[in-house]
Amino acid sequence: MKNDQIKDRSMLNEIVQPLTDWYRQNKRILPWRDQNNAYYTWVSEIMLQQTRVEAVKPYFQRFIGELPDVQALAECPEEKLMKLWEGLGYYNRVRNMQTAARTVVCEYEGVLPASYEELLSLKGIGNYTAGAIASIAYQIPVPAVDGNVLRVISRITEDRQDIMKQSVHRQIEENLLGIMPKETPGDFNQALMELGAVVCVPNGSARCEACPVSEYCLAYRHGTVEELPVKAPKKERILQNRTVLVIQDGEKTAIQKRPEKGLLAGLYELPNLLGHLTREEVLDKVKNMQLEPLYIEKLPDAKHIFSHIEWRMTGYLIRVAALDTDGGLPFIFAEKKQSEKQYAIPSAFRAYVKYMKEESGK
DNA sequence: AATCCGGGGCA
DNA sequence: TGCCCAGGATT
Repeated sequence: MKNDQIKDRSMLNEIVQPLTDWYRQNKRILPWRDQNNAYYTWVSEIMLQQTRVEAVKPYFQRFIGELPDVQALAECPEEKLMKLWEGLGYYNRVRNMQTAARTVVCEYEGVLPASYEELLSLKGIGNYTAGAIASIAYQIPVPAVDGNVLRVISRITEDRQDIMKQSVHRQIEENLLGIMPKETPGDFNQALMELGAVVCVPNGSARCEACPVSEYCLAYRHGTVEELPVKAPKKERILQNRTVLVIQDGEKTAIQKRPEKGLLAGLYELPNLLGHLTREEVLDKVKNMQLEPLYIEKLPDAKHIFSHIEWRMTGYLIRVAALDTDGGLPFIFAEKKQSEKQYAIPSAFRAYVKYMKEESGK
């Protein structure tokens, strides 16, 4: 073991008890902390990936209400599952979780395995989540290193290495593994995360005066808290122009299923095309779809920002002649209310979904 | 090791 | 606007 690694470990060893004590006094009341249930821990940890606590709360309650155990999750129809996740983002999280749930039903009799390695082998459960479930639900002394923990540890040890690097992440995991308390690993892991979420926060607002371990923190001692953690600059977002079509046939509006892979995989959307199209180009496209346009109206522009792409959208409202029922079109024609109930449409389309036709006579 | 995958809240 | 969030899979 390297010299500074030994130093880091002995320093981190000092914080275990005071931090755990602090957590027990100050932890937030959260729905998934009500009872010790490995399934609840699992669902909450998956939802909390790259997602704030406040955003997760209502989704968690609804999810476990509809799908109270692993069995129910394993058997849930795809569309219902996506509706339960609609708006949370990173939709593969829930698909992977269902795949894992089926594995758990088949191979573990519906009970999440109480071992770090077996948890890690499940779809959608990586280093962090395996550590979180193992330590919180089963009191197994393994670390759970998320963005909070990386920030907290880099400050306490005043580590100026790039925390985005795998090597740094691995080193922090090893150091924490060496100091995990055998009795209460779950509380200690949650204490690190809670500290990062509530006290040792990013972007120039760390509340060091409220920190239970500031006396052990090198960055605090040296006044370098706001310089840490060090992160590599991120890539620029790609801009994409799109034209969104609100195609109405009497009472109904066309929606379609997105491809099973890639961005917003398998969700539903309003028909849309790459580029900003003119009225004439849109009419051409609509005719090519075997539809007969009767009326067209320009809709306002809108923008949606994903983590790596930015859509700059323009839109058209188009009324078309009633169709023969079969036709072989790629579209589903749905009323707004029905589509909202049945189909998961990502919020990227929010600005145009509101032009879908409401049910008549109301 | 780098890239993809959402959406929202906040300064 | 940019940053960050209880990350993981894929290439």
